[in-house]
Amino acid sequence: MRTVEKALRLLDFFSDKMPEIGLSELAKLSGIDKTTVLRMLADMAECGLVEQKTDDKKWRLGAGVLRLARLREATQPVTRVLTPILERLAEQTGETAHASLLSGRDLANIGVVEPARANRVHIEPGLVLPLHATASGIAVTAFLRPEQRERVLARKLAAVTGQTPTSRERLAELVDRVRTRGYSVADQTYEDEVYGLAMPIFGPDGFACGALAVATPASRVTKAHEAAIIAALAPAAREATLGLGGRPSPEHRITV
Amino acid sequence: MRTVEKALRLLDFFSDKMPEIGLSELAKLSGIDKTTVLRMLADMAECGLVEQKTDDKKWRLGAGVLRLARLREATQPVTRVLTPILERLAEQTGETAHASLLSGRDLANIGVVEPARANRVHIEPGLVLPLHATASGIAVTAFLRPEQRERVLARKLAAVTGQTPTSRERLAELVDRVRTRGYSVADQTYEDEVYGLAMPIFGPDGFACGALAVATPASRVTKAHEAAIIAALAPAAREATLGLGGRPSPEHRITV
DNA sequence: CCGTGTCGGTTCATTATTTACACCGTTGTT
DNA sequence: AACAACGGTGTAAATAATGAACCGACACGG
Repeated sequence: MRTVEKALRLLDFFSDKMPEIGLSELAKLSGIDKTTVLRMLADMAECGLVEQKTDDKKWRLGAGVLRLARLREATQPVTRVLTPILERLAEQTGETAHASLLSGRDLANIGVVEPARANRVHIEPGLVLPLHATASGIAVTAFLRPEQRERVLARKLAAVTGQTPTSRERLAELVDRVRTRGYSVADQTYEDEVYGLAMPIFGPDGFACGALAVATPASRVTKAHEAAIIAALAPAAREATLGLGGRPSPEHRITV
Repeated sequence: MRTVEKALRLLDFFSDKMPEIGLSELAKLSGIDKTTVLRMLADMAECGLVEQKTDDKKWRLGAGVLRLARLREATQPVTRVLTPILERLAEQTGETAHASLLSGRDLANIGVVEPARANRVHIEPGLVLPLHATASGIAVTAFLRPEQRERVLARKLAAVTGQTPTSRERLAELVDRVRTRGYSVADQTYEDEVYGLAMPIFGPDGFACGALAVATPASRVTKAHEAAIIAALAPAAREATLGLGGRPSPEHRITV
């Protein structure tokens, strides 16, 4: 279909686990012909988005992404604003805190701070979080513009774990609950044994543009621990919204 | 010509000075038809590379670039390695220090540290530096693989200032001088009143993959100041090379 | 030493995608 | 009220993307 999007989707195959990919490998992964993949990679390399190692000819993300990120940070310092908030959140809760922003049709993880304890949740940097399968995603969906929310509900929902909501009804139910409670709970919907709590970050238009989340091992969850996390999350999310120049939604009220 | 490259080139119109661009404006800037630009932006937005503001419909870089940058830093921590080196360099020389990496056909500025004095050179974050018109660029060109170097020399060279080398002969002369001296000098070749000194950073293959540079107001340049900067630059560049997992080139010797 | 598989990369005819023109509705200005 | 500029949409023509076959290089195994 659209060539540009197909090319850019290739970038999503690079991950923490697989930072370098060979031509044939990427062609197999994406299901696109080798020739096409090569042309796309060459084009993206020309612009610095990817680069090819000289020794084994494998491809990886290029220096251009660093430049673009710096450029965005220069006028929109989200990482700088979010990092101290995440650090405080991780310290207060003793759990892994992370932030993500709407990016295309999904959520892009753009900051993680892990607490100083042995048993903690690890979150891969630069992960893409599906809107329907994570606490952050559902928190964002709940406070999207109605027509956008509708579009998310209408998607076909892939099951990530056994707990992932896959029907429109189930997801709508979760979203509704978040709208009344003000925070989102994901019990092993994205990864087994991981329990997530999240709250939306609002943009200047009063709709969600991202989320702040705390992830804990499911075994450690108690009523009290959850309440403590929510209590820490609420001011942190508010601070994040204001720090990014957003406007809190009047519809967002936390009820425990 | 190639659609993907054309689309990605649109990203280069975003800068520190112009972080948000409207559709028609971008069409005018790029010389591409409105329809096409819109489709390309939509495709890139789908992947998170750009996003559209809801209020004035202008476009800007998206959260996806932050994700990609994080991903690259996770496996290749160049910013983390380079920042302390730049800070030391800026302090030692009292001048603006910056680092850039090969990115496509040009050099991408990925780190700047300005000294704590009033009269200093300001360098825009995320700037793209032409290989032929900057100290960094010529330093890199001088220690590229011979065939790549040849390709750079064969380009048509745009004049940025009155001092920019525009003929192949002039550029080759500058490059040769850098190969014997080990460092590069750019006297107002990119910006008036700015004097640049640079040294290459080497990749694992022993060829240049970037540069470390110090920029000073031309009015402040003296023999002694220049010597002091070179003396600070040499160990810094070596440290950068090693810190990034590179191998210093045996052909790189500094002669003052 | 010769098959065999895989790799990155190239060629070229076919096809489907991109493209540009005109047009629409809205907004803000004169 | 007329006008211009903006973001965005349809459609027909043309250009650019596509994928099968192919090439040389390399590694492995008999």
